[in-house]
Amino acid sequence: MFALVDVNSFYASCETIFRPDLKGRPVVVLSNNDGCVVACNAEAKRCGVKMGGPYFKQKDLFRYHGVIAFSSNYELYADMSHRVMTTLEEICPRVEKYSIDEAFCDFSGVRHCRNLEDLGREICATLLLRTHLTVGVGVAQTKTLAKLANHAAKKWPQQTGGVVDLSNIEKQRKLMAYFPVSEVWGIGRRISKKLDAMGIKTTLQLADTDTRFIRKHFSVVLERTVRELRGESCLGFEEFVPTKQEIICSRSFGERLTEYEHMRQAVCSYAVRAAEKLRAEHQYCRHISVFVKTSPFCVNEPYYGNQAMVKLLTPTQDSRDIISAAMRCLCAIWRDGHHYQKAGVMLGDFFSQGVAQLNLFDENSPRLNSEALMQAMDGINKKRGKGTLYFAGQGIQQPWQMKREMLSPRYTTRFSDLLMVGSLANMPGELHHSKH
DNA sequence: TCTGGGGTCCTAGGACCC
DNA sequence: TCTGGGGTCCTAGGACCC
Repeated sequence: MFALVDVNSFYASCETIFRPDLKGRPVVVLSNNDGCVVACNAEAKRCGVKMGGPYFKQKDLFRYHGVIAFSSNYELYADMSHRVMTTLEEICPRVEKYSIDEAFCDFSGVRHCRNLEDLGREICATLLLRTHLTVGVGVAQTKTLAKLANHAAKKWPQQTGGVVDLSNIEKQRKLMAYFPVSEVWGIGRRISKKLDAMGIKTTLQLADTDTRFIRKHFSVVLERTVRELRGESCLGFEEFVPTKQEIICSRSFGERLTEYEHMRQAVCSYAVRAAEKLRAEHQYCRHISVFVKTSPFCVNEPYYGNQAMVKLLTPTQDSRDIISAAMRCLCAIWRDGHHYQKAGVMLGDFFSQGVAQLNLFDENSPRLNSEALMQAMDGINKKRGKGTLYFAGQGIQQPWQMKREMLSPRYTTRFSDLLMVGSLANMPGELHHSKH
């Protein structure tokens, strides 16, 4: 038995917790560069704010309804997420963090000692008390059904109190007959369209479709979804985070780039960040690739996007190797005359520490004391703050940096920002136990 | 003027092997 | 003139998730 716990409008809620003056007002959170709306509270949804829609297209609507917009404040959301997850771990023996605001809890065996719905309500109440966040809880025999139950809990918060136990088969079929296939976890735009054309419209119809038919016309992924909807668990509990297979660092620029020097700085910075993430995972990589692209929305200019990859003979974790490989890639794909909108660095083909085999023909023998140097760099940047020590290639002015014009203070993670808040009385009780 | 970032998994097709 | 069968590995692209 699985329970899916999901925070309601997570980013927007994180912002409003610390601003009691915003109670009852529509609030949204924007993506990087203040590009798209990525979260909105219930009030904002009622105003007709379009999730995922670009901010600039909705500015008039925002002005009309008095919608408050925030830039993404990832330090704050990560810290609040941590509080939610640790609270869940206190209540449930096994927790799988699925995303920043969601977790699967292992509810198997619970039914022998207590009511599933009661435990769900206890989770809601405890999280509200500790973090001032409201959550939805969905319980069922499989992850996909638990997701569906959670979906129902959010759709009817009044009637359900935010908790839906979907372990009963009749109840499952009733709910599945109501939801269209597009609402099912794992079914996106393309597949729901194709299913619709085949006459499979409700989730119940999908659950009753022959798996051989699904396998023939789709993939094993959808077959698993169908089986899960029938109560056959195909997606197991993943308590321990698997090691990453690739690392990406990419960003849109605050303004379009035309100068090679600026692009070099940006790509160099992304390479450095990607290398830091790689070392945090205790991995070495052999593939380094870079992509650049112009805006796909610009109608006056031809679109240009390209990608290049370098394969090292010997895996590395050294920022210097990764920067130099990234620069070689960039050199191969840069074309003068474009207005670049975005670039990124990708790392892949990972090896664990000590596993990597040196290559007989590699002319670049491993750098002396590379690990120690990287450790020292990471240590200084951790202790003194990000960017204390950086590579000259990253540039100093960094005119390509992204826009974050409506950023809230880092209420829970920065002492200087805490002082800016002024009144600590505004903070929910449990938050006083912040590490600072 | 202004359209996010970071991942995973699967499949098809090509290159190559014996 | 006739040109198999069975397999692996890699990559690009598509689909999905939050």
